[in-house]
Amino acid sequence: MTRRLPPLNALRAFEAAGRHLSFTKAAEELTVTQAAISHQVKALEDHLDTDLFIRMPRHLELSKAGKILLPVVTKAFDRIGNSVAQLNRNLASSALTVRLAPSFTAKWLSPRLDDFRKQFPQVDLSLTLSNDPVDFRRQPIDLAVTYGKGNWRGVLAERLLAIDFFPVCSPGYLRTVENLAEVADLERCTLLHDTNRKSWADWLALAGADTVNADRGTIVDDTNVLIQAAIDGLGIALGSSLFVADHLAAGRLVRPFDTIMHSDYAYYIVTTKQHLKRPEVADFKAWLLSQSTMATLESQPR
Amino acid sequence: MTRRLPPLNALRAFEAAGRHLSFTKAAEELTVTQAAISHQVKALEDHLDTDLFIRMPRHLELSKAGKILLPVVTKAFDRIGNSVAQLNRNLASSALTVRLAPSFTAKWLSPRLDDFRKQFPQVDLSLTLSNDPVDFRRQPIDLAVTYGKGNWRGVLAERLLAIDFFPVCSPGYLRTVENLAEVADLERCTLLHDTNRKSWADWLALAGADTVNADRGTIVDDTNVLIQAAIDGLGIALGSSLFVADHLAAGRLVRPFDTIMHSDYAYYIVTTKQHLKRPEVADFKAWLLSQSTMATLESQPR
DNA sequence: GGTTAGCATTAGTTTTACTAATGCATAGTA
DNA sequence: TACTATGCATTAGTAAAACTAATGCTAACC
Repeated sequence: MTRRLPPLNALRAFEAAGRHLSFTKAAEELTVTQAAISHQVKALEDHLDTDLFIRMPRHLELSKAGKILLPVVTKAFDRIGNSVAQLNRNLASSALTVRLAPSFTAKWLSPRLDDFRKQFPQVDLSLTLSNDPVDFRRQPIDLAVTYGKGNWRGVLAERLLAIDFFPVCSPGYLRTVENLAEVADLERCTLLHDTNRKSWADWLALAGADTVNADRGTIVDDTNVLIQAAIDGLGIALGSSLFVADHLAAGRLVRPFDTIMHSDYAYYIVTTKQHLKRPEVADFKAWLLSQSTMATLESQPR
Repeated sequence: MTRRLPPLNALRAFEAAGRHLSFTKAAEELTVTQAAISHQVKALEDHLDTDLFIRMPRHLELSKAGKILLPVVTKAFDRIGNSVAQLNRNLASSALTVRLAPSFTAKWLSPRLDDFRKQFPQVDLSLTLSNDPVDFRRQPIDLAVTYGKGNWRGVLAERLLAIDFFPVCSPGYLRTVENLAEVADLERCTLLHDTNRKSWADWLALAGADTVNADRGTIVDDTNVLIQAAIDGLGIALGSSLFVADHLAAGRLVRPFDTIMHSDYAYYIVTTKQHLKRPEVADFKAWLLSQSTMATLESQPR
C-alpha cells in the first residue's frame, strides 16, 4: 500500500485554481486571499517537482501535468462532496443494499426482480454491481451475490446457483473448423477464456484431452461479453447453462461436445448473522433461494 | 457549484483509521501519534455532526455513516495517489490521447483501429471513452470524436459521420403488433428513446404523424443497448445505418416504415489548432476522414 | 505611455495539527 | 478476583502549516 498523497489543502487550492483558470477566482471560492492560493499551488508544485500552471501576464494556463492531474482531483473531490452531501439522506434511508455480480444480474436476477418488488413492495432495494469481494465491516452492504467457491471467512455463504461448464460456439464457427470430431481437434480452435485460463485446462483434463494446449486464445473478463464473442463466431467458449440456455434454444450457439464439467464454482448468497437480523435481508435471501429452486425445475435444452 | 468539502486532513485520518479499523495503526501509517488521529476523527465527526466509528474497548467498528463514507474516500484518495504516482510516466509519454463517444467506438472505430495501428505503428494511442464534452484547456486530450451538432465554440469541429434516423424493431415484435400499416398505428407501440425524447417527436413530425404522442416508452442511454433492446423485442427504436446495418442484414431487425430523417446530429472530429500542430494528431484526423469516405462506399441494406 | 489585471514575494500573524503525558474502560489471563 | 495489556480519549502545551496585508513585478490594453 503506502499511498503517497500530496498535501491535501494544496490539492484543493490547485483544483479550484485549475477549474477557474484563475488564482484570484479560486481565492474567492475558498474565501481566502489570492496570496494563499499562490502559496499553496507553489507548495504543490514543489512537492510534485513539476509546474502545474503556465503563468502568463493576465492569463493562466494549465501545464501538461496540470491537465493530467486536474480532472482526477476534481472528480475525486466531487465524489467526496456528493457523498458527504447525501450522507444524511442515506443515513435516514432503510434501503436494503445488495452487491451483485454483474453477469449474474444481467442474466438471472433482472428478469426476476419484478417478482420481488411485487412480493415485497415496501422494501426499498438499492443494487450495486461489482465483482469486488465484499467487506461487511467497511462497506454499507447487507447482502451480496458473489461468484466463487464459498470458502470465505467470517461470513455466511449459501450456494444459490451451481455453475457447470461445457464448450459452446456459433453454428457458423463450427462450419469453418472442419472435422471437429474429437476433443483433441480443439487444438485447431480459438479458445475464449473467462478471466483466468483455468477452466479450459480443467475441462480438457476431464474430457481426456490434456494434450491440448489450454494457454491459447483470448481472455474476456465479463461472462456475457464472452458469450457474445462466441455467438459472433470468434471461437469456442466454456459456457454454463445459466448463460447460454436461451442462445442454445435459439440456435445462436451449439455444443460441439457433450462433456459437462461440474465445477466447484457457484454463485453464493453472502451475508452475516448480524445483517440477517433485519427482516428485509432475510426476506430477500429467502426469495433468492425460492427463485433458484424454481429455476432448476425448468428443463435446459441441450 | 459551491461544493462543501469537510476538512481534508481529517478525512485522511478517518480514511486510514477506517481502513485499519484502528486509530493506532492509522497513526503508524501516517507517522503521527494516536492522539492526532483521535483529534482529527473527532473534528470530522463534529463537522459532519455524525459518529463515524463505534468505539468499543479494544475494538473499533465503523458506524453506518462511516461505512457509507469510507469506500468513497478510499477510492477518491486511491485515484489521486495513482494519478500522482503516474504523473512522471504520463509526462514523459508522447501518446496521442483521444476521447471517444462509446457507442461510436464499439460500432465504427474498433473494427478499423487495426488499420491505423498498421499504418502508424510508431504512434502510441491512448483511448478514453466518454460522452462528456471535452475541455481542451483543462483535460490532456488531443482529439475527440463527439456526437452533436458541431456548434461548439473555441474548437475545430469537422463532420465525420452524419446520422440518419428510421424506425426499427425485431421481426417478432412486428408480429405481436397487429396491423402496423400506417405511421399513426405507432400509437399502439412501445417507443424506445435515446437519452432525450426529442428524436421520435422529430421523426413523427417528418412522417406526418404528429398526432402520435412521442412522450411514451423507455429511455435507454447507450445507443448499442438501445438497439439491443429493439432486437430483444422490447419495442420500436429509432436506429441509424451506422448502428443497425448489420442487424438489418442478418434479419434481427426490420424497418416497419420507410421514412428516413436526416438529422442535424453527427459524429464530429473535435480538436484545436494548437493540437493539430502535432503530426500524430493531424495523421489520426486524416485517417479518420479517410475511413469515413471508404465507409460511405459500402452499400447499406434496407 | 499610463493604467490595470493578475500572479509573486516577503514578513508577520493566526489557525491548525501535533505531541507527550496521562486517564479510562475492559478483554484477556492467572 | 486481581493483574496486565490494549486501545481510544483528554488536556495542556508546542510546532507547523496556512493565511493576511502590503507591495512588487510583468505585460496586455486603451
